[in-house]
Amino acid sequence: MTTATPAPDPAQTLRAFNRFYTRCIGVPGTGHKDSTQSGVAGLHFSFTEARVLWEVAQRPGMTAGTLAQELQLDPGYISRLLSKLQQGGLLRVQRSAHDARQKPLTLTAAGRRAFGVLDQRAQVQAQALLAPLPGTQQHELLHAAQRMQQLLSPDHTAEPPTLRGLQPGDLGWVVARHGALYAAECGWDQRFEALVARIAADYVDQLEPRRESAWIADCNSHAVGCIFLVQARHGKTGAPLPGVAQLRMLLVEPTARGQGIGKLLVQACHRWAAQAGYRKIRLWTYSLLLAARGIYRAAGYRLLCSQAHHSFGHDLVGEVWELDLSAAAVQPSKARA
Amino acid sequence: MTTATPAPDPAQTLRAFNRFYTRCIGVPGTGHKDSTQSGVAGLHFSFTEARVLWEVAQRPGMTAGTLAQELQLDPGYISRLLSKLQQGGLLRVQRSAHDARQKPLTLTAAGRRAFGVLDQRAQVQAQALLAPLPGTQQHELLHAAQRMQQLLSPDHTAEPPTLRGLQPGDLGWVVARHGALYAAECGWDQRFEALVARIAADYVDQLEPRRESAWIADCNSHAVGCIFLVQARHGKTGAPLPGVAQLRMLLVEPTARGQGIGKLLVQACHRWAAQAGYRKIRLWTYSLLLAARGIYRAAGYRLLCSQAHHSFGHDLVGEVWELDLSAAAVQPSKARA
DNA sequence: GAATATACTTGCTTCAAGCAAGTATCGAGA
DNA sequence: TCTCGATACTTGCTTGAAGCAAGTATATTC
Repeated sequence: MTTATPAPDPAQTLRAFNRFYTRCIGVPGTGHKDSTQSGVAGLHFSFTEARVLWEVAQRPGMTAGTLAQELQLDPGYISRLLSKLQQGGLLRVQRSAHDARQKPLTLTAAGRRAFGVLDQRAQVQAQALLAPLPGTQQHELLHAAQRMQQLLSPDHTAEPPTLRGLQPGDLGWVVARHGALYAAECGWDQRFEALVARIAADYVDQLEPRRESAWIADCNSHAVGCIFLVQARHGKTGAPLPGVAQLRMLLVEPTARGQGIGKLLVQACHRWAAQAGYRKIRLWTYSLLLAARGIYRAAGYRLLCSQAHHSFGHDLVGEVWELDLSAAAVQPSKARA
Repeated sequence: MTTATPAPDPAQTLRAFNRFYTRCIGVPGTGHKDSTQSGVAGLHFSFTEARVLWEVAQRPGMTAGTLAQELQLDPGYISRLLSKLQQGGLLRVQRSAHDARQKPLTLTAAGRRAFGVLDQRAQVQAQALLAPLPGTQQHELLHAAQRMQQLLSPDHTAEPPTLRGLQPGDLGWVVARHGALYAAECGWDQRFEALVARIAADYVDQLEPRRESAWIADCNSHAVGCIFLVQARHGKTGAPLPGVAQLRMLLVEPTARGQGIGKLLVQACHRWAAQAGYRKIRLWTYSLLLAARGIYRAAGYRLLCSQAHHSFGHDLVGEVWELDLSAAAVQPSKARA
């Protein structure tokens, strides 16, 4: 039942891409008898020789053993390959000072030149792939490639998020992600997205830059979270409540959760709010948003009051939380207790 | 001088991705002595044999020649390979009826089974790549892959865009793209993005589904454009103007321009507006948006009036255009004249 | 100081894959 | 119809990439 939809198998999709892409970049073993003849000195390299040159160029001082391991080739074969390159005058083989068994490898000037030619050729090939695309699409392509690389890197969670101010498109991003996520996670309808859009519009139109600000959390120049800090206003009259700030639109992408990004955003707000002279921070949330609640509670907020609502097609319980900034400053580690 | 900027060379970035990705998927010739032994009957295939099986499985009835061409291999080698597979009972070699030189190839049942095993293995490998990622990131990965594939396909402009209604996140997308594009193209500031957010919010909150609607243009399930059709209202009072509709927030992504998507969106509006009983359609635009102007003029709109403004940090000339729907229906090809 | 492990080398072998010279068949012209 | 060139595949020979295994020199350990 769950997988009976006509949606294509993800693995199939990926394999289709793999086939397509290997064709695109002309991976050897997928056609292309690349005799890789270097115009320089009539030398010609096999694909593996070129890889060896590449590796040594990247990490001079490499030893034969690591090379074999890196390229997953037989040490004997590597040995022969290296002596051939050495005889060709491309490679310098020294004797390691502290272990005479090892022989660190470096390229000679001729080797670097040969590598340069190969590198140049690869460069041209990559450019040929990009060239037919207009600039914006080139960027899209690179962006997609980098995203794939990032996702497939085993340590892609380790990259530290950074905070920045609003840039063009961010306001809409905030609206879009609120709309999409709360629709997916809570089933809230379009009216919620519209509400966020209105809050975002109000933020800009009523902005008092010295008392109000917003932050986007970026991971690899990709937005993954946001928070807004505005002056709290009276519910009916809209009159500012002096000394009281309001947190709004805290959001962290599901893919980026569990990295403390929410906490980071809230803390940035607190620091800024304290500097801007606020005494208290208030916020409005819903009882079912447990993750947000955890962040607020850990940051020292206390529940002021709650109220049942019917909004966005659901019965909800709205909550007002408040933080006393002076108290929080005195006891920053209270949450741990 | 020209490349002295610290910005990374696009081709370099792409090459880094290529190296990374070929490692990921374990392309042969990049390591991996895949002896590819099939558990079935102890047979083991070389990589090329597997490719041959794959090709024949994909296109039964293929001949040796096309195979050699497809895989870029020597016909002689292919010939030997095929007879080996035939002797292994995996391949059936017939004689073409109309040309006795050609020998169409098909897999035997055993061949299909062997192919199935190989296929299964590739499938498992692709799944292994996806498995460590949580669901949302899997989608991101596939999305990025498909985008790359689409961009690199030589005919990627040919895919027809489709229109659909609003889904969660679309409202924000409309805001974000307006904000980002007009900032980039015209230098308009945040207030424009806020204005769009407010219009979007108003659209939802005042929505009369029988008289108002919105469309998103999709290309490969990727939004590339939008348009909103609402009831026209009196500037000051906000009272509806009976029989008059208003086009709002027409946008086409720069990467998708020149494919008639704007025209498609406007036409969809016109059809829908006619059915909804509108007599006229009005819209508000700026004189410097030449592309939009072209679309409107071609669709039969006429400039009603224009007015100088200072908005979003720039001096602008706002324009009101109007289309008489009944006239347009009679003379749909008027724009050509 | 002997035994074992490491880092590389060398001899032998396999097999993927190309080249070139066949053989069978087809199509076009005398 | 027969011939000649082209096409589709086959076969013989060769190259070269790359593995296995045995060997040598150096390091490390007991």
